[in-house]
Amino acid sequence: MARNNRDEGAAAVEGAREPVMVGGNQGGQGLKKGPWTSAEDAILIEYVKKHGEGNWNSVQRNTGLMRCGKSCRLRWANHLRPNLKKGAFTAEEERTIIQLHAKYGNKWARMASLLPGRTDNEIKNYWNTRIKRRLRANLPLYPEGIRRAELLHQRRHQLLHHQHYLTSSSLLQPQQVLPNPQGRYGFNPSHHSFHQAGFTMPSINVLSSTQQPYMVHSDPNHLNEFLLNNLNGNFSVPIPSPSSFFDQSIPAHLLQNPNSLPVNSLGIFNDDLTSLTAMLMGAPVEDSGNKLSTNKKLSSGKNQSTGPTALAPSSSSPNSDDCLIGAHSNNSDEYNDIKREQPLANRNSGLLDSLLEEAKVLTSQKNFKDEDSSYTADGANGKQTVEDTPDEFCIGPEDLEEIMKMDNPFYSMDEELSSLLMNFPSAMPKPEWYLSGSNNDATGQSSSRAKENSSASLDVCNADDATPPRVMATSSESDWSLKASCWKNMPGIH
DNA sequence: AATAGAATCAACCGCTTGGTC
DNA sequence: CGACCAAGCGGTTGATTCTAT
Repeated sequence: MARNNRDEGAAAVEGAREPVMVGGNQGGQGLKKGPWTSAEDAILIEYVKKHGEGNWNSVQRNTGLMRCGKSCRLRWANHLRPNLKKGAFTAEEERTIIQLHAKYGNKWARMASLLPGRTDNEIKNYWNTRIKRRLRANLPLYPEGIRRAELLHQRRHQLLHHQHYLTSSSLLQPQQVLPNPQGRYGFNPSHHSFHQAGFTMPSINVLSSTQQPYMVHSDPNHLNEFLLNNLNGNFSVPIPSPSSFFDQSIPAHLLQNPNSLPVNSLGIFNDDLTSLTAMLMGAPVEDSGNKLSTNKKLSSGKNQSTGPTALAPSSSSPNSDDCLIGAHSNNSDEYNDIKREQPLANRNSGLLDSLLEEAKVLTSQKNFKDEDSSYTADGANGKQTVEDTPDEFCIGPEDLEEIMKMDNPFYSMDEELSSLLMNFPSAMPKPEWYLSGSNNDATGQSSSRAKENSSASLDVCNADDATPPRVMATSSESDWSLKASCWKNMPGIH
């Protein structure tokens, strides 16, 4: 491996790539740029062992190292700090990266915090290189199940936000939460500026099958309890804007007749929920090329040992993880045109941006009715006709189950807290140089920044006293179709 | 074996954020 | 409140290595 050679042979690097002295400092000496030598590494390591992380600009003053603080911090963070994992990403890590990217976009540092031993730079490089292949191969960024899972999570998140609005926001006037004749407690998005956001802030209607008023609590657990107790297929979450990014997966002709859609309120095709569940539980992901098929046999085919190859369109990669969003095979030319007109490269700037872009594109491409047309709510009398809206999809108990599946630390907990939990000490050996120092130094990195403290202290913990991060796949998930090698099987571009 | 292109990765750069005065 | 500074973050660059021809 190239990187190993480089790591092992700093001297060789020195010869191959001349360090550059740039600018000048107080002493008239320039700061060095370029690859680090092992001697410089030793100096920096020694410094950190003595003084802890942080205060990087003082490294040069105190050690004479001709490196700027930035460079020192980077070198330490990416190469010298203890418990860094070296080598290729495991299949589990790859999957985690994909999941996290679906969740956070290009938030490399955040992703790194959820991948113990990995650096943001590493993850960024990994993603950028692999993702290039996907884009060049005209394949979507995410395995289907992961994206769907993320959309599901986002929906749930939005739902919780709206519960918050319903209960605590002063923006919501009493008359705007009134039971409709069906006993629904409606929220009229037209009364709020953020309904313009369409897909980012979908409105919700909480329906109680018991026709009883129900005070929705903003607490996620309470919400889940509410969902379980009150949803008998009557939970309605209308999607206010047809430009919702979910619609990207919905052929236009089907949108005209939403009742025909095998879709639930989360914008997830019901059949997909099963496969999503299967995916989340570690089962191979069914080829998406058949997702929109009305042929139920195909949907049930996932229970057969039908490999992706059998189901995949001929142009698809034989790799199962190549069954991806956007690969819906469908007879709708209109639909296909839409897909063609959205080059994947345009969706790669970042998750939110890309979604916004998608929404814009879709809005302009589809000649939808006025997006507010489905809402004839009258805040004064509380009447709403959301049940008539074509954008209203109903969620059933089985869908609810999916939501509940999301109710784990990774998906529903406060992100910072879940981050901490997931980073709970993992198994990583300390380098000898680190252990050879004072016993407590390894964990006594007195970072001047609390943020650094939390991650650093977690980083150095031994595995013996902890469970692996939750995001890491269990062995039972090991047969999930995304293998480390799958990226490498991407067709090359010449 | 030679070579070109692709892949990989370390490092840098510019910008943003947060804290302090 | 604004200036300044330290640190962090994400994008980009360029050197090195790998791989296909």
